[in-house]
Amino acid sequence: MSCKPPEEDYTLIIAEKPKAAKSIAYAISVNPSQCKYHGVPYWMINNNGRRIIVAPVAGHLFGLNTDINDIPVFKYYWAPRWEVERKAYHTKKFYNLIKYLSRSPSLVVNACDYDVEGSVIGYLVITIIVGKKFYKRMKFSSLTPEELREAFNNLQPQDTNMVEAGLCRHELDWIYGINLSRLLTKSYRHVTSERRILSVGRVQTPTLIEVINRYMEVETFSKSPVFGVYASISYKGKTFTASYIGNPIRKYIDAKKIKESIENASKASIIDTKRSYEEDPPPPPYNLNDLQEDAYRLYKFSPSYAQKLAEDLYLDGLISYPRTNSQKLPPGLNTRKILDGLSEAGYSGIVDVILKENPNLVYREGRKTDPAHPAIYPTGIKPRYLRPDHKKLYDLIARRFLAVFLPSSLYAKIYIKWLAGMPLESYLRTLVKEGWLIAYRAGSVSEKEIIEPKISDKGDISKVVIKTLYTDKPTYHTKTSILRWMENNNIGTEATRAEIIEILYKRGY
DNA sequence: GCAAGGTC
Repeated sequence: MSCKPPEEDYTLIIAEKPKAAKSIAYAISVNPSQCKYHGVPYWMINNNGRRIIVAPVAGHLFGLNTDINDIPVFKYYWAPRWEVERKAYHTKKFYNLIKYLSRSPSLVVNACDYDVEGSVIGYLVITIIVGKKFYKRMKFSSLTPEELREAFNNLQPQDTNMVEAGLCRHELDWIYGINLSRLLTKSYRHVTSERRILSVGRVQTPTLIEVINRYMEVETFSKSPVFGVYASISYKGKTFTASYIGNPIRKYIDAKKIKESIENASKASIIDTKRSYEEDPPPPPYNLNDLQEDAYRLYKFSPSYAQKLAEDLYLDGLISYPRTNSQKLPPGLNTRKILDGLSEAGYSGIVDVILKENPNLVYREGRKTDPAHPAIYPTGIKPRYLRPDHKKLYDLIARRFLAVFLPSSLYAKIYIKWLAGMPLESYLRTLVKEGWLIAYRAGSVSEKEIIEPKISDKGDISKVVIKTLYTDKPTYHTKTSILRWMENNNIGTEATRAEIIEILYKRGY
């Protein structure tokens, strides 16, 4: 089939990104032809004589712009981003592709993600570049062939309300942000004679306020000490830390009396003991936030750096789309094929255990969802060469994916109540079955040998100490804790949070 | 250049 767009009478489907365009093309046709225009792929389909073109954009091709340099500014217009934004030159080839394919479609379909931003992205492209006022909307929430086919066979009317909501969001954020940023920058310069860009925005400013509030809390925190008495007790060749049952103690003098009374007892006898078991199910598949948290905790990668690494892995085809809030794998995912791939990529030991213990490949999912994308998972393609940091992140994603197929880990919890002049207690948590921990460990686990204490057995008291405890001091925010706060408070979106935190740093606040 | 939001 020729890659040249027909002269007339064809359907033009606009997708939000190349990957989505490809999925749509393959869902509605068994043999779409892939074409290229200045490096950008698009797909031509002949459906019983009906010609269809599926073409991608790359997110927003248009942005709000103004020619006024002063404040206030209320005159603005939509401009192609490649013309006005230095960092957006790559959008030009997508702009030109749509222009090239817009000769005379008889039907235009907005097949961007079915959310407010997708509605705006498609609306601007169709009304400005294609030059059509009327179009249809494809409604789908995942890129599975069945759902895309269903969506294509049931095209929805124009999504006017979502478009209006989106345009309104863009304009309000712009008017508020640009005007107040300019005002603040000007005022600062007026007062200090210093040229420095300051900014204000719907997302960044509340976030900054939270950071400052926390800072003030930490700085003005006054500690009030309380005391705890602890004894080291040896029993069956092990040393237990036992805590006085009445901890914390308000007065030092009382703590001292309790300490002496324990020291005067020659032995500690066991007066009660309990054992219980606790199952710990595997963690859910990664969403971006959970991945950023682990990457920070384990490798001290900042959220934006971890996101960049993940985006590189995605572009290399090694992992699924990372900008997601979902903790659910896509239905119909070929998990067996991915596990086989991971087996080739150095995880064969873990994969073998999974295939043996869980042949039906039942997996755990989390609660969080995302309308546009599933959780992050490895594609099963074997990485050729990865730089050290990319490798670390890939390893995390691969292991977390493997973990969801493994059984819960099991802990024995042992409680011992001692009497040594005063009542004391010890808690022990011991790993007895590794389960998913063979694949993925994001923290340390105690693997002490399990013991069986007996009532009226005695232990030797080796050391008694008084520790000064303080009521919990709040801690300063870190990039990760700000990110978590933003997510919990529904501020910003998956794709932009890390970047907005970087803006706060860049401004030097 | 200043926002927030998509995606390469």
